[in-house]
Amino acid sequence: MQPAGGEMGTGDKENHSSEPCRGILKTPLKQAATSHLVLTEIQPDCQPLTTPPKPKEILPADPWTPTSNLKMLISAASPEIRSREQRRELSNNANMVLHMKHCLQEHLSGDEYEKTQPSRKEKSLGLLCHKFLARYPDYPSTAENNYICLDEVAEELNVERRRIYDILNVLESLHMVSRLAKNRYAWHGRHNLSKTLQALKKVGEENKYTQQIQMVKKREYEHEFDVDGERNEDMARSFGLNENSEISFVELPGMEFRAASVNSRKDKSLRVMSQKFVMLFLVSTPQIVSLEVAAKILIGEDQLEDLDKSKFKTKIRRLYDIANVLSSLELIKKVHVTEERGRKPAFKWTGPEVLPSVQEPIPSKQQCSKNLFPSRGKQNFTRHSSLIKLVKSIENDRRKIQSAPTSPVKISAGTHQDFAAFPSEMAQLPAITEHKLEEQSKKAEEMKMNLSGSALECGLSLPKTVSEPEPPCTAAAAQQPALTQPLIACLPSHSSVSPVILPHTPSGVSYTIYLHPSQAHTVTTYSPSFMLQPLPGANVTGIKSINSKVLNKITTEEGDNQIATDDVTKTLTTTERPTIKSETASQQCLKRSQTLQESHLIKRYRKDEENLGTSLGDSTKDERLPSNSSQMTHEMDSFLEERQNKTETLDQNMVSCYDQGRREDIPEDEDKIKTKQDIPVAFAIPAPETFFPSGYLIPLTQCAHGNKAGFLNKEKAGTHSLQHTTYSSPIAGVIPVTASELKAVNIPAFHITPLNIMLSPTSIAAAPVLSNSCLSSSNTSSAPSPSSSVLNFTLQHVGLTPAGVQVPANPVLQHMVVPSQPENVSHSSENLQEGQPSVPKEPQEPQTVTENFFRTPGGPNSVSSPSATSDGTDRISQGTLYIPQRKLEVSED
DNA sequence: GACTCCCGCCAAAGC
DNA sequence: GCTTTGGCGGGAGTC
Repeated sequence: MQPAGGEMGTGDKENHSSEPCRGILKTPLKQAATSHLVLTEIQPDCQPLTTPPKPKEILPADPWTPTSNLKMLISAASPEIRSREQRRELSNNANMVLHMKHCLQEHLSGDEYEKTQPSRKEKSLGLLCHKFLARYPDYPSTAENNYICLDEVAEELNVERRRIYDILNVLESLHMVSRLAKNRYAWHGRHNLSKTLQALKKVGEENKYTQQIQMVKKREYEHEFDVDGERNEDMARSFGLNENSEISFVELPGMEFRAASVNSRKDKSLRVMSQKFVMLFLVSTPQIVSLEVAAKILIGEDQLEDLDKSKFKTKIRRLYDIANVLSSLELIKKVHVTEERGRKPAFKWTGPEVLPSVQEPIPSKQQCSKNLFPSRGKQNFTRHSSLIKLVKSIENDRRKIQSAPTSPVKISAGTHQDFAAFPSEMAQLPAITEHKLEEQSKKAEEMKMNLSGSALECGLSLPKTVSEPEPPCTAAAAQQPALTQPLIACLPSHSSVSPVILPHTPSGVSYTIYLHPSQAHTVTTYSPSFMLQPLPGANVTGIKSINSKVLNKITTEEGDNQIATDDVTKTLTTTERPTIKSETASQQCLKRSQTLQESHLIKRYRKDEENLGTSLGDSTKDERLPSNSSQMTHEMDSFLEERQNKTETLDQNMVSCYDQGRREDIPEDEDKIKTKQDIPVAFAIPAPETFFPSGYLIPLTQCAHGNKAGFLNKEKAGTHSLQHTTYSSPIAGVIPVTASELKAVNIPAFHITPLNIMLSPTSIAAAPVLSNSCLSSSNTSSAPSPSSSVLNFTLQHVGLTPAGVQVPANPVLQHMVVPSQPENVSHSSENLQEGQPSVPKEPQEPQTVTENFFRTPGGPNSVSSPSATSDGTDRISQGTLYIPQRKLEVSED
């Protein structure tokens, strides 16, 4: 047991393998010898030892007193009471245990004592974590003293400090605790958990974890993944694992790590591993991750040369450690996945469903970057050079912000030592931008007043954004990107192209109208494989890096999954690189085109403005949209007529496309699962010479949390005054349109299925004629706006929406289309599921889960989103991967 | 024999 | 130079 070299260790370290009291700490030993006695005095109810119960019988959460029922009732009535009770009981219990143990040591010896020791299982990290968690309330009040003294905890729980570190590291990864100082942590409970999970999910999506999982599984399935083979290296390289190694610890505002030590070894730290592990769950569907896959992915992210068995085993060990803690938190549950190759340990996510949030923005990439380049402390770790540029850019913007009149004084490093709740400079950014927004808001109000009689009549309203917090596309916004997806529009003050943020469907999937003028020029023939890039709003990786060429490849090379994937991943992983570098010719072309459009837009806007006799701020100017609704309506009408035939062809092509990509081994139930799920499609109608900010719709995430998109915007802001980057989103759906279709009209984004073309309520805002209605979204009005009526009429007229389906002009207020045929309307996974009783609910254990990690959707009769879950679009977006279908039997232990 | 994961060595970082 | 932190892997316990 004792390692050969561990005879003495570091002298003062654990050397108790032969001692009876091996659990007693070394460092606090001097206290340990007396502390329990002292505590015993404090706890008079700690009875002298008569019949010492086994420690295993004293579970903190279990009532063991005659009044336990009463206590339970009381605690059920009040979580606070429960927490206090738990802590008190635990404390008493721990003290009792200490005391008993001490007595045992005195009275027993050798084997006798060993027999009284808890079994290995009873000393598990999971159980220890349970005890630990029982000490603290899930939702501590700030008034409470929520400090954790490491020594005390270790002592009271009768474990080595080392084990406490394991727990704390995992809890830290979830921001349930934060380190304050040496030996001192702060307990935050689950207050930050949802935010953290959202952030993790976002980062996981950004880093294409889903794809990595698919790739690993695919390789596994093909028996091509041998632990130490060259293929692994190739594989890892092929999907950019190395690039993704730059994923660092995901922080929350105000929760940044204070100690440099935290950053020093973080690349392999349990924290980061834990976060990555959680990410895997959050991006997976089903949310079951096998240890093997997780380990391989995590190894892949470290160093390719580490892909050996020992590393693998070590990783597995660590994953067990993490999993034990996560299990104690009831975030995951151990299961076994049985497939052809045998029964494999896996874990199933049992934590809260993590949906894209509409709450405050949570920085992701910036937070990571910040962590990579802490403002203080040693930076004795190296990172990819591309990140250096990226972070420099961030720092530049940060400086700009801080030098702004409204910028807060930079917090000194010392202040960062304070309690985690103290706002960091990052955390203050919302306040900065909020201030700016207030000004914009006033202007917007003013403008709205002025426009109320005309613009609204024309179906125009101002983007909702104006009155909302932080448009992340500003420089400040880029500093404070949101992982969440607030219902705000991105209003880059520098851009006349309003990147309208669409409200999200409950599934959290937002869509981008993907307008790529360069593509419009170059893609003159319809390519079915080019048509669909489902756009999970959360997934913003590669926004700035992927180009049309890659997009094309992604979708056209379905026949060659590997190649396509390689390209995708390689490209996607370049998102860490500076934007400018990753700009493609097509993007530059787009920029020019866009600038031209914007120029037109501004001119046109100013003309309108003059007519209206209003004076608007720059920022709001740019948000304006043409008010010539009649012209637009006409144009739209004609366009839609023209488009109708096209759409029919499109549907057929889509079916064909998916059928092409489909392979054998698809389970019978697949169609059940997949049917009636609409494929979210961002529908792009290039309008090269229009005055409209055509379809540059940025999914909220891209804009709001300002990941790559935010950076890109920010970066481009310096050189390009009028633009944004949505067009370059790799996940934006693209339906190429020929030049003949280049109308001065925008078409809203659609959800398109082979059988139905669904008009996403969220995408209605994509239509410029409607997008301004966002502005008034705060003023709830259920009456359909004129634009809505026009659109509904038009769409129904051309058969794009079923009769009776009302498309709200204000997507924020009217999330849902009111369908007369609910099954045809794709809003969210939940709704889909509701409308699909045939979709099997998660079966009881043991369960058989179709491992539909990714499959080319659709079958002979079904071409639809493969997912009934919120991340279903993810899988579509990763549609270049094809995993042969397998049946997995998932059994929970 | 495989799986699980405790245990503690020992090095890095902090003080 | 001591202490704290935590990566790491041996190997014990369990299935």
